[in-house]
Amino acid sequence: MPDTKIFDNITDGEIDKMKNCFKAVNRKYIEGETINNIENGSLGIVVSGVVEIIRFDFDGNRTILERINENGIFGRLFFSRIDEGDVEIICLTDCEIMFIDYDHLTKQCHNACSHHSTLIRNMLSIVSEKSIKLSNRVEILSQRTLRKKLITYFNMISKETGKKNIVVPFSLSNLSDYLCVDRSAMLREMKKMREEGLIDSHAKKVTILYDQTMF
Amino acid sequence: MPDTKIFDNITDGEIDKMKNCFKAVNRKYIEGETINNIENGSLGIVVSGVVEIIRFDFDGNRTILERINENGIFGRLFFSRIDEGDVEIICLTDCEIMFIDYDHLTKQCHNACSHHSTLIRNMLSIVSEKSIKLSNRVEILSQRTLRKKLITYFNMISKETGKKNIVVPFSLSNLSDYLCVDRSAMLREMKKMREEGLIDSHAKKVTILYDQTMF
DNA sequence: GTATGTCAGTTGCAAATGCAACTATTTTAA
DNA sequence: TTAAAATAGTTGCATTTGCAACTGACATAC
Repeated sequence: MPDTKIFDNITDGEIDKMKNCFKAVNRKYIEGETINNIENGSLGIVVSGVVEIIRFDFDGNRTILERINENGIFGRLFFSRIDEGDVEIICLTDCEIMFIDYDHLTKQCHNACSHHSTLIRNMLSIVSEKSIKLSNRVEILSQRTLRKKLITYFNMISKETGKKNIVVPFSLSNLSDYLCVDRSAMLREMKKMREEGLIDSHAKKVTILYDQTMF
Repeated sequence: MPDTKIFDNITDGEIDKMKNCFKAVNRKYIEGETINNIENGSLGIVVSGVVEIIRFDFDGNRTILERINENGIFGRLFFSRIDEGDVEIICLTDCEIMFIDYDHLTKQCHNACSHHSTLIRNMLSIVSEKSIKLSNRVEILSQRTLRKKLITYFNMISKETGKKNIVVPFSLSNLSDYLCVDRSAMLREMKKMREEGLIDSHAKKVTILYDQTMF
């Protein structure tokens, strides 16, 4: 399923009218900046760039809850526990984010913008894509062992690109934060897999040698 | 956010027309029955009852990927790995499921049903709710220790009901399949937590004694 | 009433994982 | 170009977790 953009099939003129209608605000951030002060009913749409939703636990663990690419969405709505533990939204690259009021977007528009229904349709598509990504995330985290987490993850990347030699889009240190495991334990497991001939790997470059139909 | 129904704010007469329009089919299942033969583009809506999406691993582990209540949705779209491992959709109670063709639902309707946009709006709401549930699931599974998985889960239930004495809606055996941990290890951890005075528990009845602001 | 099955609970032991503390290599910044 | 920081990689040891094999309670079916 290709990425849907929030304003697909809406003319520029209409876009301006609509942005005004549901109080859209665009903001730019630089690489490394943290996105703060998101209101409860506000929805962030990544116009350009990449952001990560990061949780820092009380005991020092860092967890990458989500990585959100262009056209992805985020908002307090989607991480109920923002108040517990410390959840941060960090820009991995320079970013442009559009914030819109979720209620305005979903509810019937007084001004009866003619393209409002197209917008809702696009939004449905974007949220559906988010659901699929979250389901994939659950699929990985539900694996019982470190090795199976790695294999499930490698398989997903491989499936996307159709290739058996993949480049992990995280540093290995960040990958462990994404898989929610200890970094050294993860590297140890990758070493074992190398020794057993299941994979070949140098840093972020991994080649799948095992039979993918087995997993 | 209250549960939205797919046909909220649409008149009965319209519903019949629309069901025909996007080829909706209702089917009934009895408790324990497995829902099979879901086409790729088909979306299941739980009209009544409760279903679970279960994965059986090659090494015998059972995982409850999702529990879907009334008005929830499921479909191949949402579990990319249905072909790998063995994913089953099981009715926990007698169920009525409406299957609809996802593309028909999202695309512009030739017949220009007047309420089609209301339907899309409802659908957006349903998918958003699913996303929130999946985010919560990630929140639980991303916890590094068994104890923190339990605490995160207990806190969520407690938050929903506003009470500190909760009744887990799973058998403890199924809870371990939901938290993706070993059953005996989970019971051992609950025992420890009881001994440390963090909780009180007898079977599925758990009382939270720890300070919830700590987690 | 007996058998069968599910659920809750327990425990010893083995295996997997986390933690800590390193070294080596590569990148980035001054 | 050198220093500092981030990344990759390794390993010993402690802890957590999984596995297996039990027991006892309760419910359901025969």
